[in-house]
Amino acid sequence: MTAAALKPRRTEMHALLARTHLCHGLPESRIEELAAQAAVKTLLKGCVVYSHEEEASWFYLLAQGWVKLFRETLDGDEAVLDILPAGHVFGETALFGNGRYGASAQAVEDAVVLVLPLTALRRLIEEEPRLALNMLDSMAGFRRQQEREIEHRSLQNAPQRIGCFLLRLCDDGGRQTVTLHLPYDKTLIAARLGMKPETFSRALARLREDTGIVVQGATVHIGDVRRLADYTCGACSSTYPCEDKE
Amino acid sequence: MTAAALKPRRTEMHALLARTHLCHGLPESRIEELAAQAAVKTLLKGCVVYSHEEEASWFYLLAQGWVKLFRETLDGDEAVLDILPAGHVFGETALFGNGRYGASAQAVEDAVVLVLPLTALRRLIEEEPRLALNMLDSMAGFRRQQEREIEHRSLQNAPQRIGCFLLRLCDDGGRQTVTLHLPYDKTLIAARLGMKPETFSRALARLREDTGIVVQGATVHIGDVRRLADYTCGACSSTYPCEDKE
DNA sequence: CGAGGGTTTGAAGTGCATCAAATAGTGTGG
DNA sequence: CCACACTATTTGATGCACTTCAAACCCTCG
Repeated sequence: MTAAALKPRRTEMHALLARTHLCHGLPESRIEELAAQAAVKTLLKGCVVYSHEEEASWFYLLAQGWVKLFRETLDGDEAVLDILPAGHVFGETALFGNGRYGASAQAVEDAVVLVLPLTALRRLIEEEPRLALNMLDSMAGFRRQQEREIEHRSLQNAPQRIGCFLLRLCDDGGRQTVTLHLPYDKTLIAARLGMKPETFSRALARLREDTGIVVQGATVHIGDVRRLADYTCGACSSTYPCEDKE
Repeated sequence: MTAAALKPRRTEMHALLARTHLCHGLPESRIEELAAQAAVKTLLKGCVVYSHEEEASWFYLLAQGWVKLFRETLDGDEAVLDILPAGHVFGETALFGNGRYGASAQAVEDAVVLVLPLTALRRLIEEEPRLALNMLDSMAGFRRQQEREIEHRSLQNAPQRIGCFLLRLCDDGGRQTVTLHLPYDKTLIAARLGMKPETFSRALARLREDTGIVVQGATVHIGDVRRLADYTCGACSSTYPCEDKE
């Protein structure tokens, strides 16, 4: 499934690492040290990076593409926990607890990742207090995001969940009007929001009627962001613009 | 709402702190240091410890009783994130991110807490690497638990969620037969599981029929743990006995 | 052009919520 | 120890939201 590793280019990897929250404020030499142990891997669409409960040895930095985090039940259902954009570090949580991955990770389209040994991370945490703080900070961020996630799945209905998803996509200025592209399949968005594709389709139609947004394939034009926010955020504890996501 | 602070007894507080995961492996002197800054507070049932988005100055160790973590929407709905038993530390996550609490906390019955300054925790984290590691460890545990929570709310139906809740209550030996007491109100359990009291009642009745458990008020007798697990855990990614909760 | 996946639409079913009312349980004051 | 007030829990009837199953449509790509 996994394509051959490309010849790593040290400076590129260094640059990627330096941009992560994890490495923020770390001495160059430390980042260099990590980069030296990194391998670049190209993942084809559908490729499973690791599986839930698998013994963990590596963690990853997503350089390109999208990766889905999910869990599968015995019955064969699947719960999508999150879909990560480029720049995200994942799998690092396995360093704690029982040393196994807490979910499965799969490329939802062709992707490029940096593969890094967890042992290197462990050493760095112990030697570089700054890194431990960074990690605490990002873990806290994850925790907040998950709290939001639980709230959303409990209290928002399908059209609101979609609206919320759209609003998070236009998180830039305070513009009245935004045109954006859905980042991936509608089917995948549906899964990300915990609903079936059919429900997504109908809920989006509903949202169109109720908030005046215009949908053309993967292009969404929001004429009145405020109106969408009013419709959406009533069932949520935070109002638009919501706190920045991790 | 809050009852008067009791005269703090240093040794008791020390003992409570020492038992937490947070302080595990910490030098006695450090624990002593924390204990010196702690205050004991009695909370009456219903008392709000802190509110979501409130500027955070304190974190807490629950010595007695139960505390509910929740978020409220503009519409007045509430999502219960968790209900903490005695021994738990809470509010400490506010040390990271924007310095505000990520949820509201409320005593669901009369409770006793240790109140501790977040500044003390911050200093300790910076000076005592072991504490940073403990915190990372417990944060990672929370993250896992929340992942499970998201999965449960997405994939389990009402009777299964209740079954899962019961199974987590009898997590001791591998006994065939268990009799247990519900730790708090059925209404509260319902909220904790993301359902209405009426639904809880009906779902419990359903569970009784389907798995042969016997319910007498707050007493639940599980004749065949295996049978309950079979019924419940099909819609979950982990089978009984599930991983220990944080 | 045709195959195949993504998306939409329709019809019917299921599960949980809601509203309303009955019942059980608990603590209080007499 | 009883009656009352109040809350927790159960039960019934009904509605809405999401799912399921099925089929049509649409779009892209070989």
